[in-house]
Amino acid sequence: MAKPVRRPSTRRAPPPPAARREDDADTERRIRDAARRVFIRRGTAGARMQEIAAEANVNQALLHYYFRSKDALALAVFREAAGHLFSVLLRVLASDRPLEERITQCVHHYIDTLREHPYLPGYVLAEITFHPERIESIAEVMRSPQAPEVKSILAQLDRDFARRARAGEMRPIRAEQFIVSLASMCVFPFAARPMLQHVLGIDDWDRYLDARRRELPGFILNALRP
Amino acid sequence: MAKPVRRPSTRRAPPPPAARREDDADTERRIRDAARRVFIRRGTAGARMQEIAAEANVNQALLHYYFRSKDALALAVFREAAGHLFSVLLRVLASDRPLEERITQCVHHYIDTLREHPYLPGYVLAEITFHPERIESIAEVMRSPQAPEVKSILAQLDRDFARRARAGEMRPIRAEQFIVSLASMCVFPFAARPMLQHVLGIDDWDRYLDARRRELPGFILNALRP
DNA sequence: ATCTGGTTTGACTGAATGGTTAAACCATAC
DNA sequence: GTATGGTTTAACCATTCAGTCAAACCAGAT
Repeated sequence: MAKPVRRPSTRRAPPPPAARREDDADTERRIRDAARRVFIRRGTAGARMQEIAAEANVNQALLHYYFRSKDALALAVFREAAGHLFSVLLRVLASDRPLEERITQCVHHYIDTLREHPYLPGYVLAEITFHPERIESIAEVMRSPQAPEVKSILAQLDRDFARRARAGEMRPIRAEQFIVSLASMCVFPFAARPMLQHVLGIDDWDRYLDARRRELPGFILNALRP
Repeated sequence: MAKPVRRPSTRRAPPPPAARREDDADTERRIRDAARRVFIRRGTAGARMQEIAAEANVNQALLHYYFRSKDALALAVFREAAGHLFSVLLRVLASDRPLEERITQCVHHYIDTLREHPYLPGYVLAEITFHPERIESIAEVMRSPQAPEVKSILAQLDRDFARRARAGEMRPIRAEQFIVSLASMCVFPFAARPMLQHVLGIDDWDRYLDARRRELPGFILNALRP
């Protein structure tokens, strides 16, 4: 009836500082990393606890010792991944550089980061689609990076846009529309890569990304002209 | 050793025309439709044959009778879905209307179609990410809608762009970059919807889509100005 | 009425999967 | 050394799942 009490309620009270260290913290990290790789490769539902254990070089029971269940492990990995994906956008957009520079930086940061984690977008989008309830739990992750709260960034950007539009320097546009377009053009190509390559016949993906990185900022800035 | 021969090699030779009809063709379609709904809801790996059978109101063994295996069923569903997602783009882009109109139509068609199938993008992107090998098999689907072969549309568009760029009517851009941007801005928001709504605080998604449908064409056309 | 052959089903199976447990392990504290 | 308590493991378990099979079903042909 009552919860399966096995472990200290929250999970593993911090043992005498001398006790853990290296080995222990290392194990948890190793499991996390292995889980991230496997979840990204197979998807949450397609991943097998055994495969994660093998990839982390530990016994399968250890996964349940550190994380309660597959679902809990999946959630932990998702939070990290989703946070990672969004922090890029927010950190750059919140800076105090001129708009043109922020946009260019945003594109560059996204393409550079995603080049190193090309399957991240596909994984996160799949997770969003099949487990939207997980999103509730990333509020904290969203607040942690020094970014001053999404809402305020958005409002600031909206004011910026409105002011410049009134001054005739810019085409009027809502921040919520612009940000989505910006993120779309940076992130989507990574998630859809195999299909785009196949259908559009893009043989050299690296060159394609180079070109995109070079030309996308100009394209976007041009779209904002009055 | 040899293949499990159970059924007529390819699958069910067309029985005497009188025999099938309605009931039979209907069953296959019913299974397909149920499978599509379940796969889109749970993802390929997360879907259970039993759930599909229940949703189609048939015995689970029938799924294996009509489609050999879960994998084969998943492939059939994916082909349909991916074809559906791409035919929108190609059919409109291949028309002989002026460029401005084609782009506007593209945005409208995409948003209107995806509004009716909001989870399609998430499903297809997940499938692409975790089963890229499935893409090989959609070549035929891609050719069938009267669209005159993707390659030629792309080439045509590239010539168009180049000509107008030389005439100073347009900013030079490669078709392969433009099409990806266009598709990104239309499709991505649907795949990322729950996250976008949550992070950007978009409460009324319908209104948001209305605004996007209205403003995106202008945004894109503006980006193409010289 | 009976036969025929595709269709549909209930019952079953073997393998895989997430999760559990009790014992072994091992660094530190005494 | 020995006791302590967190960590790690091998073995195990109950369940779920894709896939199979033989029998039942049922329309049309004879």
